Formats: sequence, structure tokens, C-alpha cells
Amino acid sequence: MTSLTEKLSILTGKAFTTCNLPAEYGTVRISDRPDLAQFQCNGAMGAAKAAKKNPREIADNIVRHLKEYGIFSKIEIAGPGFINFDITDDYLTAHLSEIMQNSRLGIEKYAAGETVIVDYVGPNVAKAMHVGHLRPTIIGDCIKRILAFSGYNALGDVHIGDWGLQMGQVISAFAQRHPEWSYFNPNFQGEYPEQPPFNYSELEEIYPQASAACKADPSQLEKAQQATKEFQGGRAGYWALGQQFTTLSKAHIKQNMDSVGVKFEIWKGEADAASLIPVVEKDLREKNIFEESQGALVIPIAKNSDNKEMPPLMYYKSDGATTYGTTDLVTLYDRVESYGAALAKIVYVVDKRQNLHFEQVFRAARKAGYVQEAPELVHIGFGTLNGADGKPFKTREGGIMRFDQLVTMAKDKALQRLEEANLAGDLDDARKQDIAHKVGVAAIKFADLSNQPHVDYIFDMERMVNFEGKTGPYILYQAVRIQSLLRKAEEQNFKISGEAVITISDQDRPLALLLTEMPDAFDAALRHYMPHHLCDYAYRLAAGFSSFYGNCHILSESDEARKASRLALCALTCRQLALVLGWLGIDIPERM
RNA sequence: GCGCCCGUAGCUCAAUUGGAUAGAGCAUCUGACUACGAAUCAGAAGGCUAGGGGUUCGAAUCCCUUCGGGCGCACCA
Repeated sequence: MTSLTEKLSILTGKAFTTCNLPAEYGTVRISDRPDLAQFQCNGAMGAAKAAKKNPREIADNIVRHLKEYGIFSKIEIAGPGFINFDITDDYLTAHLSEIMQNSRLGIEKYAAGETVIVDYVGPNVAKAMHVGHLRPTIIGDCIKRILAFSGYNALGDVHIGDWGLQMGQVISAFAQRHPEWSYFNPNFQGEYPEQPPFNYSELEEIYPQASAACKADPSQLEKAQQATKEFQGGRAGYWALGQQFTTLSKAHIKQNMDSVGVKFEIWKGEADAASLIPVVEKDLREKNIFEESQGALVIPIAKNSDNKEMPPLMYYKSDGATTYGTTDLVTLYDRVESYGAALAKIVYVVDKRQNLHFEQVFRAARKAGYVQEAPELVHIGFGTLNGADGKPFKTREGGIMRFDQLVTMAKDKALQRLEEANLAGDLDDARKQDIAHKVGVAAIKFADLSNQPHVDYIFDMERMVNFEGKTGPYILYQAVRIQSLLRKAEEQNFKISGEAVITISDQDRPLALLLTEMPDAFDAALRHYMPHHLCDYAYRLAAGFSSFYGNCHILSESDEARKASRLALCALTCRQLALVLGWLGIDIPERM
């Protein structure tokens, strides 16, 4: 169905065409001066500029036509040519009824099932997940959900880092500790052990040591590079060992992702592109786009129009090994081959510092002809998560905070707060834990998504303790209050249907108007991949409800028709909050 | 050196991409629990949008410039 601002834009657009002006000038939006009007159209000024006419005169003509529609309770021209207007309560209630009976609550489908791949998180094998994975997890998941709701077949790919130098580092570290393992015997012909001779905690412990050793000692780095190359070259023992790393790591990653309610449709890694590396190499050789440079095989991608130096994309390093440039290009090739024309977009939710890298990969893919107009390639570069001091977030001791530590901390804070506020006191411990977990995760996700993706932001655990104001828990609290209210209505055998007649008083109108705004927020979030518009709407709606709740009798309303109308507004608010929070990846507990 | 991002209330962030009097939350101050959940609500105060110049009916937003911060510039990912 058509959103309210869109309906109004169409009507106003017609008024412009009637005046021989382009319909685009008729765009209507929610007024930024609610004290003056509900809606505004600024097109008269733009049209006047283009047509070199007087804006007030154009506005006058538009207003004359608008008045004929009979759906406006007030139309005024202000300042240089702003057209301000209110809609009648009848028009508003008719629109609300339409929303209530619409299964998508008024949001249109933008796509018809085209496939979109969202590539996010990219955790490394053998390396415990940490704070750095928080933003891509949350943002990527949200973007995937928005795309899915808008009609795409949205697939999340975790894209595990199981190919680069870190593999060689861990392999060579194990080789030095356990040279007796069959993995390291080049002449070994038998079966490698099915169960790894180490567990995940040993694996994640050995990685930082190996990494530090390589930094400190060039001979260690050399060994790691050699092992990486042989691993990539398919040396059987190394490959078998690598498989063990991946298996253990996937369980660890899955556990962390489960804890924040994030699911992936595709569990591939860089290594899954391995078999295609020679295929793509052959293709690129045939297309003659390789160049040799300082012993490496590269794809030059610089253009004359560049205003900065554009290093080529490296395919083979001078030692014959490959890097993430190779695997990203080959993975892209693989995706295009696998999904064909159905693939509309690939969205990479990766640290903004990788901007140049993706520019290189995208250019190389276009140069190779793997990508023409479609699929659309998007890099959503997110900013750093900083501590209260403005520097990259660390634990109090200055170490890296693990992902699970962070989630547990948020849950503990929520639990503490729950008890302080004396909420959910009658519930058993398991349910309390569950509620605290949901509240904690909501706090983290909402805080993260409230910021624009590309900016660095300050992650202040201490501030999250309060859970007041514009926070996830505040919105959950409002949602829970509505649920409680609706439960009570049900207990009183009060039927709430989508066909309820809405009657609007001055106390109802602000909430009623808010309830028409969701499509605008969704549209803004979808079009620019900016979830903070959804956070903003969720907060405004929750606050609008809270205000309504404070001002109005609902269950205690004696006028039955008014009571039914108000309960219907509550029910719609509840559905909208659930939908928006769902896009944000936030679960609403039944109680809190 | 070249390039990208950023600078908005004491603090953390918005501003529908060029619109009106720049909005929220926190913190501060006032008030409100016999009406459904006070993790709440109603209100007050807080700004030369880093500085300067320009473009136009109109600039936090676009252009130029100065200052300040973050980041990136092939064989790590």
C-alpha cells in the first residue's frame, strides 16, 4: 500500500502538473515545524527558481487546487513559499485503518525476490571473536533483515578468514610444539585423526602467541609465510589441520552469533574459493589483464581520472601465495557464477579502513567483466568502536575484550538493573536470566545502530547501565507495557480487531500521526543502508506511546467507542514496535 | 607527500541530503505515583554548527581556505 506522505505527494504532484510544473515538486514530508502544521511541501520554491517565477504566486495556485481535494483541514503558505497543511481526522483514520489491515503494516515491497548477499563479520579462524566483531555483526544483520523485508532473497555470508597468513602462523606454531603429529610428516600416507589433538581454547591461545612471535622474530614470520604458501598449495597435512581449525572455529563463531540472535544462511570462508583460484587465473590470463610487477602477478586498476594513487590488486604475491585480494575477487566470481542473473547486490559490511581494498576488488571485477551493471557492489564501511577515552575500546586492563565477555557484561548489568528497579521479582531465575539477556543485547544493539555506520562511536558501558532515555531497554519497556495492557484487555474479553473504528481526539492525534510514519523511516534506512533512521523512529514511537499512555485513559476509559479506538491504536503501536525492533535484531521479552 | 572520513549544547548523538526558530538523550533544575508497569511522564535551562571567505530567496549541509582529530596509501587481514 501507499504511505501517507506518498499519497499526499501524489496529490500535490498532480496540483503541480495542473499548473504545468513537474510533479516532483509536489514531494510532501512531515513538517519540521509541528507547531505550524502536520505536513509541508517545499516544491513551490524549487519550481519558482527553475521557472524564474514568484514562489508565493506558484504556491497560491497549488493551494487553490489542493483545497479542491477536501482532505485538508488547514492549508497555509508561509515564509518565501512553504506550503503547510494538516489533514482531516477522517483522512487520517481512513489511512490508519488501511495500515491496520495490511499485513506489512503499510510498507511496500521494493524487490521481487532478487538475491542479495550480505557479507559480514568475517571472523578469523583460530582467533577468538572480540569487540571488533560487534559492529559488523549488528549492522550487517540489520541490513540483511531490512533487505529481506523489502522483498529481496537476502543471504548472509559469514565469510570466515581461513586462508591467509594466520593459517600459516598457527600451523607453524603447532609444528614447532608437536613435530610428531602426522600433519607435519610430509611422507605420511594414512588417515589424519578425525578428532583434532587439541581443543578450541588451545587453538585460540596459540594464535596470539604465534602472531606476536612473527612480529618479534623475522625467522618465525618466514616459517609462517612458508607454511601459508604450502597450505594454500594444498599440502595434505596442513590442509587437514586447517579443516580442524575451521570446524572448531565454526562452533565458536556459531555460539557467539547465537548469543546475539544472528544467523547466517551461508557459512563459507575464503578457502571455499581456493579451487577457483586457478580457474580465475586462467580466465584473467586469457583476457590479458594481468601484469607482472616486482615479481608479483597483479591486476592494474588505476584510471587516468584518479586523483590519487591506485595500487593494483595483487593476485599472486612474489612468493606465489595469495592474499585476501585474491580470495575476495575469486569469491565474487564464484557468487556471480553461482547465482547468475538473480544476483542483484553484494553488500560488504566491513571496517571502513578497507575502503581502498574494496575499491580495488570492485574495479578488478569490472575490468575482468564479472560485474557489469549488475550485481551492484556496495561497501558499507563502519567506524571504530571507541572507549570513553575516545581510543579503541579495550578492557579495563587494556586487553582485547572478547565478544562473549561483552554480551555477558551487558546481561549482568541488565540483571542488576532489573533487581534495583524491583521488576520481574516474582519470576524464577531462568526466566530472569533470559529477560536480562534480551535487555542487555537490546541495549548493545540499539546503541550501536543508533549511530551512523560510518562514524566512529564511543561505547560507554557505564552509560548503558542506566538504560534510560533513548535506549533499547526503554523501547522494550514501552513494548512490554503495551503487551501487558493488551493482555489485560483480553482478560476482560475485550476484542481488538483491525476493523475497529478510530476516533481521534487531541490526545490521540500525535500517536495516530506517528503511526503513519514508519514507511518513511524504513525507506530512509533501506535507501542509504542507515539503520539509525529505524532507531530514531522506534524511539519516537515508544516515547509517543508513553506520552499517550500518561495522558489518556485506555482500559479505564468509560466511553466504549473511545476505549476500542485507543486499544486499537495500542495494538497497532505494538505491532509496529515489534516489526521495527525485529529489523534491528532485537527481541521483545513478554515481561521485564 | 597524496587521498578519504570527521569537527554541532558540559557529555553522547540527530537533522528526511539546500529549507522555516539546528533537534533528542544523559547530566543540571522544577513538578507528577489511589489511571493500565515511575526503567515513566510534564516542564525549564543549555548553540556564532571549529575559524574565515564564497555560491543564493535560503547553508550545519555545496565550493575555497585555515586550524584541530581519526584513518588509508601492493606482497598482514
